[in-house]
Amino acid sequence: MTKGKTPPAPGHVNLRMLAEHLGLSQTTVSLVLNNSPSAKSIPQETRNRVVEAAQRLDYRPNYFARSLRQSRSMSVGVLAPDLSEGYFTRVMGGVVEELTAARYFYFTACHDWKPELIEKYPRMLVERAVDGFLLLNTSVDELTVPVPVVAISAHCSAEKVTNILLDHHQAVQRALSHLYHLGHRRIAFMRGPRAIPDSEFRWESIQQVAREMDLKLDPELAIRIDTAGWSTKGGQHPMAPEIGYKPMQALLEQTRAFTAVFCFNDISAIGAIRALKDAGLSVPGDVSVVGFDDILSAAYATPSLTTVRQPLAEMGRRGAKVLLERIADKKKTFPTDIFMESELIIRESTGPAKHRS
Amino acid sequence: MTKGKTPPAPGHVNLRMLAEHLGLSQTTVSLVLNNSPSAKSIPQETRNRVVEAAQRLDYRPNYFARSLRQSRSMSVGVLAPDLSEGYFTRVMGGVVEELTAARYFYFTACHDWKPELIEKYPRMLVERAVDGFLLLNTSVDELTVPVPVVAISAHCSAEKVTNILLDHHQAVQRALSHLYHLGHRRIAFMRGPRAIPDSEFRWESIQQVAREMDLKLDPELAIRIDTAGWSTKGGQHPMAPEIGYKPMQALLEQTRAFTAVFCFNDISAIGAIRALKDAGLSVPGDVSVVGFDDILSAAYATPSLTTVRQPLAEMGRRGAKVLLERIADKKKTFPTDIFMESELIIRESTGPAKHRS
DNA sequence: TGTGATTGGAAAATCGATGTACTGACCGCG
DNA sequence: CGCGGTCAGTACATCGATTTTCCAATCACA
Repeated sequence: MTKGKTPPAPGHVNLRMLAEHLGLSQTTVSLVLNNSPSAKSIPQETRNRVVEAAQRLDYRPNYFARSLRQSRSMSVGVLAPDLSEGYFTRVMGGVVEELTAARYFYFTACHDWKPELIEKYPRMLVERAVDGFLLLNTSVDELTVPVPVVAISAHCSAEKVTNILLDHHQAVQRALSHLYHLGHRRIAFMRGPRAIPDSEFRWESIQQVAREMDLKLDPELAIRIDTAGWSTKGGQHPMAPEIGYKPMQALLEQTRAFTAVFCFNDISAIGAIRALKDAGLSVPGDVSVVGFDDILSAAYATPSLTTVRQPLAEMGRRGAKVLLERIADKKKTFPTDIFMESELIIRESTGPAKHRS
Repeated sequence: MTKGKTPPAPGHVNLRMLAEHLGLSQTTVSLVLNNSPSAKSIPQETRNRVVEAAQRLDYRPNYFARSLRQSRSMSVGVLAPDLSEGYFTRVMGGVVEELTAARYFYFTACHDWKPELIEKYPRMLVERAVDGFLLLNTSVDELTVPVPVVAISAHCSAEKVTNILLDHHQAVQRALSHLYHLGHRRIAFMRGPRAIPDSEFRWESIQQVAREMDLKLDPELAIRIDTAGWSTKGGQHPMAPEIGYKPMQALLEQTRAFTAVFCFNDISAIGAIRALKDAGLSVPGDVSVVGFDDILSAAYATPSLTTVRQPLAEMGRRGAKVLLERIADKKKTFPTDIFMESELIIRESTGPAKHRS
């Protein structure tokens, strides 16, 4: 049916065939269909004929030929750690909205935190002539690509890069003062994996805010999610609740002298809650738990999760929008950093600090 | 830096430049670099020179030019309802593995269950010359695309389509006999949304297995997830636990005369558990809950979820593999349906049926 | 009756890689 | 000496759309 055997029938109508059919030159047809300014001398009647014929014969310009000529692909590359539950999904919701509106598609590449893939994928995508890059949650020291880049939740100091960042200071402040007002003074902190750029931003903000609030940070209560050696491929997913379960379990073996824990994200918070319960502690009775992100299941966890909501979709939208603008106008200057505000969602997992006996 | 202004410097080395640099013709260089059989008369020494120079000058064939010539894009289109937590993510894990190994990339298009998008996206992707389609969870009546298609968790009767399907009969049998052996006789069923192809397969299997097991299906206990009017864009996600919360809540207002519920998926099971708890019932004390899929958080829900594990990654891998084979050899015949086996994961959310007073 | 602008359109040169169909040169052999 | 056969490569025609340059009429105006 769609074999494309003989030259006269390449499975589809091309410009030459359309032009022949109309008794016009390819030039004219192309000019009309692209509404090119240099076609202003072409009378309306001819235009109509062309457009009508194109429609009737279902003419579709060949994507490769067009892209070859114009050297742009109408697609961008998205570089992300993984297709993680929670983060990727939400950000991409916003990204897709913006890209689709501009008739752009995107290639996704998951580097799984492997340095060699973080090297390789950008190159491969450049070969596919993407018009720009979107970096999710991924820091790249020196990304030498010939196209614009927007980094979401990461920081690239390179030129031609716009960073979309959460205002971590404000986010942490909201979370900690919530706990503070509930009477919590001994708070455990779960730091994110080293690979994730936000881990460091967050931790710095925590230290700073703690100073400002005159809250003591006990190093013993600072635990860290360690995903070293984990891999999506191996069946074990780096973003399973287990990432929070293990460190919390380890902490509980050391000490129970804390009344709250501020987790790196909701997934790990769910794991942490599980660990607390398994250790015979009640949430929020004995320990209050604060998550981060506000993933969809946060509201349906037991207990439902108090968490800092990142405007992930909005960050995606904004990032995609800036990227498209950068693509459209390569010389204009763009802001280096764009900060987004978070929101504290208070649910069941936090409560008044238990007066310790 | 990478401006690409003057003809002699289009930002990158192309075949002509490379050939000139070598004092050879483009033909020769191309033949050597592609290891073409018609280059067998070219001496090893010349080959070495070519390869070395290509490497040194960092020559990369232009993707569009090459694709235009060979009319294949080395990319496939993935059509999915959404980037849902749980399903999409897991399947794509397997898909990506297979595609990457074959140097393929993919475009993702989310149709959000909108019929017009299910129409439009395949066309748009065909225009982008994808070499094949992967349909996730999406039924398309008459997909008239000129390339091979593989449908995962859906059924397309069209020619040129291979379906990757879960063996629902076996899956349901495992789940129901587990409940049956625990003494459950009055079991509620949560049917999936109409839009999802699996909903119907599953329900038919349930009816059949129930007959085989001599288990009565009370129509009053068959509830349905209704996502009509929901949309990712509106901020409300069709795959939030809420989809399970609401129908369960509604059921509980009608009757409590059941000791177990078999949910359509884990997300809705988590919502259902929440509804049961909110109604003062304990899980699994009063009601046992069985989910479906085994998403990552299933093990960390409270209580952890007994569920039917779909081999989602494996289904993705298998689907991608078949698609690539179909692309490579368009004339060979391929199986129409491939069935995959599930596994019952028993956790805390199921227990012995309570002897009803 | 030129002169110059406008109208309506076409020829041909890209974009860059691929690969078929050739062309010389040289060698061996009868 | 002449014929076929390797060797080592090259010229050139694709793939299909875009776009610059050009051309021939026609019309307005002086």
